[in-house]
Amino acid sequence: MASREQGAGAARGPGVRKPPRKGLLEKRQAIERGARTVFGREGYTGASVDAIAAEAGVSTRTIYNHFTDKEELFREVFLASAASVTADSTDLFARHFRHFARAVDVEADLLALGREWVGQNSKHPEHFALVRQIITEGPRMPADVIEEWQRVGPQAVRADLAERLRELADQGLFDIDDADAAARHLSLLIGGITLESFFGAVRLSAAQVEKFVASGVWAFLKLYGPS
Amino acid sequence: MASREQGAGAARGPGVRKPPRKGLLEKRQAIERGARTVFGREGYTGASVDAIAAEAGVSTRTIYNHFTDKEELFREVFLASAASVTADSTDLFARHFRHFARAVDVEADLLALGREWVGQNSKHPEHFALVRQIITEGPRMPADVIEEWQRVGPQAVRADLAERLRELADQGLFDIDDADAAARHLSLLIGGITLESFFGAVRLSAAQVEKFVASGVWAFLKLYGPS
DNA sequence: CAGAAATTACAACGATCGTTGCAACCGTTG
DNA sequence: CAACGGTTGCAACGATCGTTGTAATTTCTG
Repeated sequence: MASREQGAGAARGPGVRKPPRKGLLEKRQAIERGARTVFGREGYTGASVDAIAAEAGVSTRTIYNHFTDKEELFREVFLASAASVTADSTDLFARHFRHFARAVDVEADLLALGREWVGQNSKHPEHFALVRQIITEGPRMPADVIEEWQRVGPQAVRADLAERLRELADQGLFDIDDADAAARHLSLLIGGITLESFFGAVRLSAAQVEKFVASGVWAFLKLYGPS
Repeated sequence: MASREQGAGAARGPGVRKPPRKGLLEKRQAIERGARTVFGREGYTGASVDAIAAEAGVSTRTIYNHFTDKEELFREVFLASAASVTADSTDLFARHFRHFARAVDVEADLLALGREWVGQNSKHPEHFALVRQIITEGPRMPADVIEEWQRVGPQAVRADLAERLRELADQGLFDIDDADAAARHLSLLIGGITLESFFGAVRLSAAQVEKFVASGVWAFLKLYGPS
């Protein structure tokens, strides 16, 4: 929501609509950027509003002029971050699946895809820190936030992947009945490393990561490789 | 609620001269039980020591007589909980793999195993709430806690599963080269539902769960089924 | 430039929480 | 019985934090 309405009521006179100012919108973006950084570093409860204000180079009071709540701020930042990471993932798919279409070495292409995919975790550390927050607050989080996050985040990524796999299956590159199931399996066999590392709580060596990816690629090929 | 359990010898305190009184041990266990409940319900930061004391039917001060820290209390409770769940899992394996040995219907046996396995998540809600805490605090958690948890928890379960699979492979029931990889894949294809549900943050319908398990069993059989 | 809107620094309130000290209390033990 | 050690309730300290009010100040717009 780009709600630009001033917080405190105190309407002096009849309601007159005025177009939003120009330069002051930068403040909001600065706040969002700072919030993403500090939330990602400290977590939801760990990040104080004052710390966010300092990071954004903004007064604490200004934050409360733009957002009613700490919770609203988190929601805004988190959903935007999820959408950004989704875009990054679909872009990754688009780039790699171009190579698949040439069908020279499917296994090598899958390996390259897998390696970059697992790299996403370290590429967006702030975002996955936010996801960890969601996981922890899980049952205590408003359901609509969870739902929208799933929609713009993991579900979107999965749907995109399924579509790509469907195309390649049509080309005869894979032997896939249920593209959704195949996408889920590929997500598990590659992206499942987040479960292996418990979302970053357990540190994995590069060798372990490589072994995981290679093993996942082998499995996916055995499951859905051309017959 | 007050169960009288004569636990094993106290390996707790560093005190050499510590004739363990009778009543004291009960208090400690009451505290640990209450802590597990409240930590699981409210999370680490969300659970106040006072709330734990109330749940345990104990004075707040008494908690600090038994544990130096809130953190120490959490560590103790969390590791004990992990060990308990591990025992439950290996027991589950033992029961189900007895059926495998008869080799009448491997797929049905795998399905039964999978269904009960995913049920573990709802069977130990407090424990997985604790795991969620670890995930969130991840980088901010002392490394030795993470390591010991991995050792007595997930790694122990995985090792047990690998051993079982190895035995069945020797019987010719499965075609497995790397039992560790096979165990990891089975863990992913079945236990990976925790990733699907983001450790309980996202609610899954019974139909979704069943579909996940069935699809996982199908995949595992295709990967490692007898040739 | 004038006026309005947004920002800022500052202070303060209220709430929560981890932790400790203390004096009274009670059950077990020698 | 008397002593000892664990327990209890209470109070309090210090710290953090979310949030709001206010008055001064900056910044944009007309």
